[in-house]
Amino acid sequence: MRSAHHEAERRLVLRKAAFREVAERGFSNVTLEDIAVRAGVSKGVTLYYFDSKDDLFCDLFSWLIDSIHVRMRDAVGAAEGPVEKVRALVALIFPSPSKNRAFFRAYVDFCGLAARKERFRQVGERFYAGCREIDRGIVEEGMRRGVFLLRDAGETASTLRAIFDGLMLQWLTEKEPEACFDAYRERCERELLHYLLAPGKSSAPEAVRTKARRR
Amino acid sequence: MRSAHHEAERRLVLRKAAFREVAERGFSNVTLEDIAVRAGVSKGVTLYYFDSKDDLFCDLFSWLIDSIHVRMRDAVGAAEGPVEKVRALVALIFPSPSKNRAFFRAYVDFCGLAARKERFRQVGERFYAGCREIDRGIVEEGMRRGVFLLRDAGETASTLRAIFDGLMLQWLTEKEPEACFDAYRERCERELLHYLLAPGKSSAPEAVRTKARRR
DNA sequence: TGCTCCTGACCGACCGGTCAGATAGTATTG
DNA sequence: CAATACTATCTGACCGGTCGGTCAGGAGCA
Repeated sequence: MRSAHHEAERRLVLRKAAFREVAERGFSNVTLEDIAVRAGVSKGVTLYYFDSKDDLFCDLFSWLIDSIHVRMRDAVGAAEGPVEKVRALVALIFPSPSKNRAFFRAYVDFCGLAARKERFRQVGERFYAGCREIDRGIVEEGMRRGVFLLRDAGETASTLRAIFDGLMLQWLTEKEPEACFDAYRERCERELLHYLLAPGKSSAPEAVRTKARRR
Repeated sequence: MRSAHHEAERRLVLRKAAFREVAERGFSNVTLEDIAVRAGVSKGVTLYYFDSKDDLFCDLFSWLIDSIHVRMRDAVGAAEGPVEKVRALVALIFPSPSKNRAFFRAYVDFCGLAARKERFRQVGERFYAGCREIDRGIVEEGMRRGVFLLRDAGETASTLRAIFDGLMLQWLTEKEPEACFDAYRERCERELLHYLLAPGKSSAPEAVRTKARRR
């Protein structure tokens, strides 16, 4: 089946083009033509492989969350111990200013859609379900080992994710996001660990800063 | 000056109409005509009192954040002690499912604009600055009294706000937001206090649930 | 010849913004 | 008091431009 592979390829190219466009302009300001040009094809192709603009973007966001779920699982799986897993998550979610801006601009746009269109809402629900599962895994391990304070794991996972998202919203409105990117990442790590760690078990807050990665 | 008062009145009516429309449809899908109809005037009036659609919405968001700042300050000022102040904040931010949905839909839309247009970004910056100031006041009082764990107050305030926003994003993608609204509010209160309270000083986590208000 | 894939002109709908004029309230004049 | 002039406010038809979606046909291949 040559065509199936070709179709998958085509859709992928369109998704990537759509992602870059939506990150820059926002869903409503992106035209099918913008996407086509960015993908190096003609406008007609966009609606040859997708039923509508909504369809294309629904597919895009679906693909985006799947890929981020996979990357989170990989990063968490590769790290040893709950504290390191949290750090791995932070490192993954804060890769670089430009990638962050692109992703979270698209993300905010997506939230606006999810808050109003059932179809997008379902994708958002899946996103949070996946995150909660990953986050809960970390939280439960931390509790089991006595490193994290013992509490409702699902709720804790939810709050953990809220801190990520909430800090990102704040970062997006900073005057000079590039300048304070590292500060936000380190702060995020510090705050998450402060929130999670059982008192006394201090895995030395300073160690957090020491291990902070350069970019 | 009759006209000055009249103008202020008119602009207010338009703002309110715009708010209800943007909460339902989202910035890009609201037309000036929608706003005019909702306000009970003709389309021309919108651009008689505002220079452009962007101008109208910038004004709307400015007005919105000012009024929320005022209400937060009032609520916090009327409450006794840091824990009660946090609770007052939660009660204010979670008034009812319908108000929440309206406000946070508009809010998410606004974040999308703030992330892309300098003019809106500045309004967002002012919003967070005001929040941080209010939040820090509470945090510092809690620390001074030994109720909250001693840490960087600004950072703590920032995380506190992140938890609000992050949980709201999750709530917006819930299948049945009305059904879990109370659960989210109580959870928000519980998680905030867990995050803030110094260990041992337990203002009894159970007391939090006991005091939860019915709606 | 027939098929898949692709192109871009085209269509109809929509929308922000403009503007010529209607309307109504107030001041001025006789 | 009535007639007139002036002004602030309001109206909605209209314009120019845009965009999602359609489609007739072209290109390349079997």
